[in-house]
Amino acid sequence: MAKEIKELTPRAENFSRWYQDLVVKADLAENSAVRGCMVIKPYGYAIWEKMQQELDRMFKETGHVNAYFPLFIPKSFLSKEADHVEGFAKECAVVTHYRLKNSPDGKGVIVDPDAKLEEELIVRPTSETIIWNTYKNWIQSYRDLPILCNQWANVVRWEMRTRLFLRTAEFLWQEGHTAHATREEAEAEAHQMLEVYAAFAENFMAVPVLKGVKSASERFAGAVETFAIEALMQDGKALQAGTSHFLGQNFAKAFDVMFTAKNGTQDYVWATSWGVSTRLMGALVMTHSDDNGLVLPPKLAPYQVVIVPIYKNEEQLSRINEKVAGITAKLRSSGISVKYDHSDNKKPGWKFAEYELKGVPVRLAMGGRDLENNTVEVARRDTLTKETVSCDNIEQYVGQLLDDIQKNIFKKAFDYRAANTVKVDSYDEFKVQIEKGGFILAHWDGTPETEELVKEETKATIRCIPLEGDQTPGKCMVTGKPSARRVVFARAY
RNA sequence: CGGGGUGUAGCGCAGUCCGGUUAGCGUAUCUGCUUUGGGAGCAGAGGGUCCCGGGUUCGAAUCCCGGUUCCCCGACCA
Repeated sequence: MAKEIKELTPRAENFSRWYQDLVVKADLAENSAVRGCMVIKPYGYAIWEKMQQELDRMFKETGHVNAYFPLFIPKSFLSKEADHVEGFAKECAVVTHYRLKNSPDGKGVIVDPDAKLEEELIVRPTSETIIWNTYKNWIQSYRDLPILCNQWANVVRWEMRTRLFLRTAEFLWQEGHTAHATREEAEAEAHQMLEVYAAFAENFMAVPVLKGVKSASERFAGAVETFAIEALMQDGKALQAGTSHFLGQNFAKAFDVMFTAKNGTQDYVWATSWGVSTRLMGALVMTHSDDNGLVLPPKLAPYQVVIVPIYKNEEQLSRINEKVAGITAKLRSSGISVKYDHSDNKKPGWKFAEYELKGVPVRLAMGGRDLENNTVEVARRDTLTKETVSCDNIEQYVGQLLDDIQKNIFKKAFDYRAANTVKVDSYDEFKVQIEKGGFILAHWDGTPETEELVKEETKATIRCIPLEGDQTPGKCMVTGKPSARRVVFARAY
């Protein structure tokens, strides 16, 4: 466990407690068939719930609705889109039987050979196929379009090597699946959702991201174009934090989904899909954590403020309780979430350290001195500084402080990324630079061969072709052939 | 599936080379007293299939044979 923690937060040494408050590897069986599943513990899940809540609101503001589709997908569905099956076939869990029976030798149970399924079921690795099989029945005319559905679900991908949060065998995510009458509308949808993801990452997670297009080799299986947001972690490696795909008419053709247009002609439906997963939790941890533990952005913290009483006896505690009740009420009425930890089985110092490990943005400490002076000690997690302020207007002070912390940790991450993004013009220079980590902006001739060569020799991949920024053409750093613009290279998770 | 490492208390580990008390340390847990403005101190207690199976030996965590787990690197990976 210690090793995994170090991987997630490379600068930290002693994180097992706080990390285990978020997630642990599932302890399922001696046999290795289930390796790579995770248990998200209550505190970790509370962070995920905050993320879900904000994302869901953003989806609804952009006109989407939630639905739910089956976990099991008939094997034949998966093979209907050629690229799609090729992309996922190697990591699918397959259900072959539907019943157990008592073992003849009296020990435990065995799979009943008589209960073999006529057609095997795949546990969804993603839901394009089962959803488009459903959409076929929902769409006849242009009046049925667009369909703008999202689903919150779990998916299974049987990865050869897993990593908590970043690549687990089973993970939680949302997947949006939309159907449109025109190419333009579908493309606009894919772009819009990329913007939603970028806004969520930057405004809520305080994680700066690059928006871009994926190269052909990194494209989603079955997509015409894949857009992604890419973030830079503290160890210099890149993390793909969310994707939005323009699927063209590929799935409509595979599942024969046609609609009648206004002018009476028949055409295939245009599609998009887009998703983010519990991988975002990994991004959050790896972007902001420091040697004292997790640092949470105030907008996603399960509680934004923790209050710790410091007392010598019961009488003093009850006076502090009374004072804190007033502060808590004021904070809550300003929309600030508060936890008052007056448990008497932990000492104040222990609590201070504990809530720093948990990343709570602001801590208030109230003791005898403060009772005398009508003050409270305010400590901020991002800078680890503290000061004593008056209890009057505490809600305004803390509200402002939470905003400052949100901005400050974004700025810190943004500055880190800026300091670790370089332009490189020669392949030799590239090979030196890639060892230092970070984003490298370099010219590329646009061919998969060059991309593959660079990956082979340096383990760096093209993270994206940015949608924004410098658009100046140049010459490929490897082949010298013309390049339309610089692309982003990095080593990635 | 190839290369390397590993398995001992809830967690983290030492001991293994060179066999020999009742298998130990840190932490966590429990009890008592004292403490409480940065992870408290002292005293005591509980907790073990030393990965599994076989072998050698008076005696095995330790040596031998076989199996196996997990981790790392590679292959794989919207």
